[in-house]
Amino acid sequence: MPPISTRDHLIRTAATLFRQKGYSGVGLAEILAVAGLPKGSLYHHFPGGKRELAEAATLWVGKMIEKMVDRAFEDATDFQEGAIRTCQSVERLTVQEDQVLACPVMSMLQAVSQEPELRDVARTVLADWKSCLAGHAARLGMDDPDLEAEQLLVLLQGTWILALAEQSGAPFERLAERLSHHRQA
Amino acid sequence: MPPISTRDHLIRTAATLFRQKGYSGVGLAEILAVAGLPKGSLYHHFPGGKRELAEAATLWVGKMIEKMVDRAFEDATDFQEGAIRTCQSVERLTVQEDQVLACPVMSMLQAVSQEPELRDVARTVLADWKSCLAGHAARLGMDDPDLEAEQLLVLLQGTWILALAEQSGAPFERLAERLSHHRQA
Amino acid sequence: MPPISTRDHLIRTAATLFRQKGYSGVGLAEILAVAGLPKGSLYHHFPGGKRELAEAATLWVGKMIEKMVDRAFEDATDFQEGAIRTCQSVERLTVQEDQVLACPVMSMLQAVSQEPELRDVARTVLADWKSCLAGHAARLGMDDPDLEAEQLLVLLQGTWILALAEQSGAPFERLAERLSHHRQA
Amino acid sequence: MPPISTRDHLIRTAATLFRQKGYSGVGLAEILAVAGLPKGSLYHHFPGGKRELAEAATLWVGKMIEKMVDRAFEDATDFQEGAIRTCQSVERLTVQEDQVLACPVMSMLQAVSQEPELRDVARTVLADWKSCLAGHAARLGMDDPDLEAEQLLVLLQGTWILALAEQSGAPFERLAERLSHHRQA
DNA sequence: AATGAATGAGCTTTCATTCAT
DNA sequence: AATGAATGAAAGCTCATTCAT
Repeated sequence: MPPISTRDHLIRTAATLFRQKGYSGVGLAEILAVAGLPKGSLYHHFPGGKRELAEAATLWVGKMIEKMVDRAFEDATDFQEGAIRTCQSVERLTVQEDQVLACPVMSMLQAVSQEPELRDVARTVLADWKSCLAGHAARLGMDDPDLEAEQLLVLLQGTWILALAEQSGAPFERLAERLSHHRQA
Repeated sequence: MPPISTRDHLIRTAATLFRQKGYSGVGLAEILAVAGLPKGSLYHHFPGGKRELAEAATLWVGKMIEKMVDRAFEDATDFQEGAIRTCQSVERLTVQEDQVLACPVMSMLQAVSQEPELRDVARTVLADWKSCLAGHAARLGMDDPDLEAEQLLVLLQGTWILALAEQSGAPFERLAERLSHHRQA
Repeated sequence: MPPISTRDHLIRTAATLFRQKGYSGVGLAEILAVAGLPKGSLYHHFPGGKRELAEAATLWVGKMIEKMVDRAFEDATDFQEGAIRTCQSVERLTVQEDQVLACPVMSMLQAVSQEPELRDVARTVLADWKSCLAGHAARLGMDDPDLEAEQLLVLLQGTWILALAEQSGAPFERLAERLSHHRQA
Repeated sequence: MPPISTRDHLIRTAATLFRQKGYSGVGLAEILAVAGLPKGSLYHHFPGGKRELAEAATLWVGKMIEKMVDRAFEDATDFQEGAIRTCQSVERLTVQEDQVLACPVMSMLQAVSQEPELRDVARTVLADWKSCLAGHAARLGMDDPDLEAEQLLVLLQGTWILALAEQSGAPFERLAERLSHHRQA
């Protein structure tokens, strides 16, 4: 495995910081400092500057979560089981040692008024997640896969906000529990 | 009805701008310019500066939405009916002529890393909404009012994010429809 | 006489620096440092930033030179005498202790590709100078005042460039001498 | 005729850009981009960096104009005729399709405070032009060739500035006309 | 209570240059 | 000879806040 490139290093560092503080709340100086890179090294890899970096970071997290959803649904025997596992995975990925990271989509949506292109990235990531979920719903025999996908997406996003406010994974656990009751019923 | 005070004018202007652009995305100069107030006039009404203004603005929108929820549940004969009406009201309040405003709680949560006190306001508003919903759920005979309240809150918040990404009220309408089906079932 | 305002102080400092180093060759930090003003104090007086400051500085020097031309022509009995005195005045004003300052119009013209509005200021100043000279030419009985004005303007500008290259007022003195011979002829 | 070398290509591209935007107004990145050359390829041809490139570009334009002057005087029967033709040639060379290029000497003079060596190039080019003009003046029987040369140089430089401000070749045409009247008189 | 000026830290971005390959 | 990456200083500008009046 090759050592991660400067570009990837920047993307990962930025991704976390944007989720912690929002797009406008993070300065490039901070990103570079956390990444341990010198000030001038950003515009070689991201000529579009902060916006291009944010786009790359958001897409990167988006793909990461999408893979995680695929893994959660891998061995599921029905959609509800996959939904519960997804919920648990999102919690695991989101609740870090001492803080809860926001959904990257949410962070970008707040910055749209300053960088209109960021809305497209947010939309792309949401659409990818939805079609990923819809695929699993279809495969597992749900009547209306798109409806199921959107419903789960909404639940996860809403729960994410509660988790952010409470600074705890508990809302995700409560959602998982509600989904379990639903399944048994 | 007396003309609204300078203080209230500031609060309302700031509330909309923070929901449009996020806490870090709006400068005090912009708020004062939009409000048509002179540069130095903020710190008389809000000695705590930007943070205190944001707190007041968030609480003000929080209360406004809470009253709106009460009105939505006023004549409801069951919780689902109130939920559907709430959903429609949030859509009406959020989808402006040419844009969709974010939930004020979401805007504040993104700024917490810079202004830790803002998390308390976000938590307060969420708690108020939840207990308001739980009150209606209890009054309308639901088994577990708190669970119903959290569930609806999660659905609304998640839908809000989809509406923000799509820049349309359609997600709220789809949620209302899903809630209707649920009710009939 | 009141002490010069911060705004005027900035204008005078900037005017000299722009003539020394050109528009792109001077930084705002340098202007403020030379003026002894703190970094943030510029945008109150010049919300348009560097460009607005350059415009004000250019117009200020333009007016100063125009007054000087009027003084040079005040007691002149014919146009050639006024022209010679103007030439001497421009030299006196341009050749400082240890350097020759450029014509402010020339400094702005080089920056037009970056700040297109600066061309208008340059044109305005040139037009003012020309009509000022034409007025004196008409008053002193020249046949074609506009032609005389443009001819003198061209001679002064061209001489200015030679003086700049030589770092000396000698080209102005040679021009004055040529104008004298012309007069006697 | 061999294809122009990379070095010459750089010189020509830089010459035009410096005349358009001034020395400080052009970045090396822009020069290389316009020339279609890779980022690192400049310091092989010009170890002295931007300054050395500017020197070469200025000298190159200087020589080009000098040859043009020689051509203008080639078949002239008196100095005034050559002067008029020179004036027309400078106009043709300076007024491009959609813009007027500055005299390279003027562009360099504005950068002297940052790169003192550039004054020498400006002086060299001016001296070459002057002795070129003086040679023709002597050959064509003028009494004081140096005086005639400087006078014409001054007129051309001054006219150049007016043309730059007006963004038109008209000042050159008016100069040519004035020179014609002079000749007939 | 009200206000225009002032303030310096911070912002994103561009700069000319150097270096390893 | 050639080149993409790296580099940190400096660019113009905005920031939330303080102050004198």
